[in-house]
Amino acid sequence: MTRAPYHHGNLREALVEAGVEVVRDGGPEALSLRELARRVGVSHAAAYRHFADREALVDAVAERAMHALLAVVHDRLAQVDEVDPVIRARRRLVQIGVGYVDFALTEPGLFRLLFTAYPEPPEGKDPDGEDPYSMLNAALDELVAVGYLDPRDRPGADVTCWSAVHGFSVLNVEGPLRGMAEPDRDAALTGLLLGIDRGLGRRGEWPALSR
Amino acid sequence: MTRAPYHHGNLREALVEAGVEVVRDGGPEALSLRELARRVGVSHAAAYRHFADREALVDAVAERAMHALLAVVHDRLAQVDEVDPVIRARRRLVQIGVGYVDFALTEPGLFRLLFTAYPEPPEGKDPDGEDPYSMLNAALDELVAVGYLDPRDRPGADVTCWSAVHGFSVLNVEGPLRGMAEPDRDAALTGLLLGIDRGLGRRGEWPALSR
DNA sequence: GGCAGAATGTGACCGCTGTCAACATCGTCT
DNA sequence: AGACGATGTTGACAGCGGTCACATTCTGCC
Repeated sequence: MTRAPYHHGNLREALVEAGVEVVRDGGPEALSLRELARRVGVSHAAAYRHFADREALVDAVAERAMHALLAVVHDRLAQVDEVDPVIRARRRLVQIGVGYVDFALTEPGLFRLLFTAYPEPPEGKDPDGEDPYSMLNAALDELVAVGYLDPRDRPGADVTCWSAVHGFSVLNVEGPLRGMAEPDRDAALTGLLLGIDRGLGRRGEWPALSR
Repeated sequence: MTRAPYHHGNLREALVEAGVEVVRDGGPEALSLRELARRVGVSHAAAYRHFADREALVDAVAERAMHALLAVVHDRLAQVDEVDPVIRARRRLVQIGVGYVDFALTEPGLFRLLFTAYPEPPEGKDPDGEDPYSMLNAALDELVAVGYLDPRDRPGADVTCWSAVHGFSVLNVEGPLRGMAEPDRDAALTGLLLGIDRGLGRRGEWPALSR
């Protein structure tokens, strides 16, 4: 029978996975080097063979969280089967927002970690070329291409959209709006997203989106 | 000559003030019970005569931060001297946003503390009747009263506005958008606020705000 | 096959933190 | 005067991140 070997074999990976688990229920503040080492069944100093410091470990876990967020947004985006190019582009933008908020609400711990990993923000640095911010920008470019968004309004539109959706998420996850009843929250989110959609369109030239 | 007396005399107050100072340059994570006791020149356990635990102290400091935010927003609001009722109402809404973001950028430590004081959010619970959220709601009601905002769009408008402005603040203070050049940031904020203004108005019935 | 050296894990230690309990001092009320 | 409650002190504890010297195991080279 094989007793616990001296060398773990895959410690780095195991630590990060444990980290994801811990952050999931407990949030970023529950992420302790020693706690993870304990879970993995290894001495706390062993972690330092794989991470320079706690921060590095947090970053690694944040990267996982980032990919999870990406997956959710990507999935929502793929569900848009509208054919009319204008409606399609608008729907895609809305779905990015829905996915983003959905991730924040269903994985509050991971979401909070994403924006707590302080020194270097994980957002928008994914070398795979695909990250939420790029997807947002692509969606906005598409809106310009199909003629819905005035090119003069294009600069800054990304920040506006991101701010609104991110703010909504934060306020609902860790802010004063948490504890909001789900129907109210859904209604508020719909209002927010349709408000953005309306705010982006050339003034009054387009019919409202039905949701 | 009076040597340091055994009893401080005003410890609670002194601790909170030191707390504000510490959070100002150092953020919420620099807020340590022992550090504050050291600053005030008192033993580390003395704080427990005035605060149940660290959390209580943080809440007290957060309350100060809340009042500071309030003051900034209030000030901005008072600067609107427009007479045309519609323009005035729209300008007032914009100024709430400007003040909110201004506070976040000039006092990032205090701002972050406000939304880090986890268990009980300080926002919207001020018994003085005046808090940023109430002011926002009043401004929106005014927009309805003057006929700019469709009453059917009123529900949810508060959350939308707050989300956008708060999200912008968070992304710029502790998120991926920090380090943005100031002119770009200003432009983005203007775009955001005018976008909100536009999104709220009955479709295409009103001319754009000049800023 | 065997051995040197690199990788990896351990245990002891440091200073920091929040928290608590026992004790000291002071102001105040009877 | 004396007692009592409020306030501050001292010393302890456990948990944290971080570093060190040391132990163990794996790997590549002869």
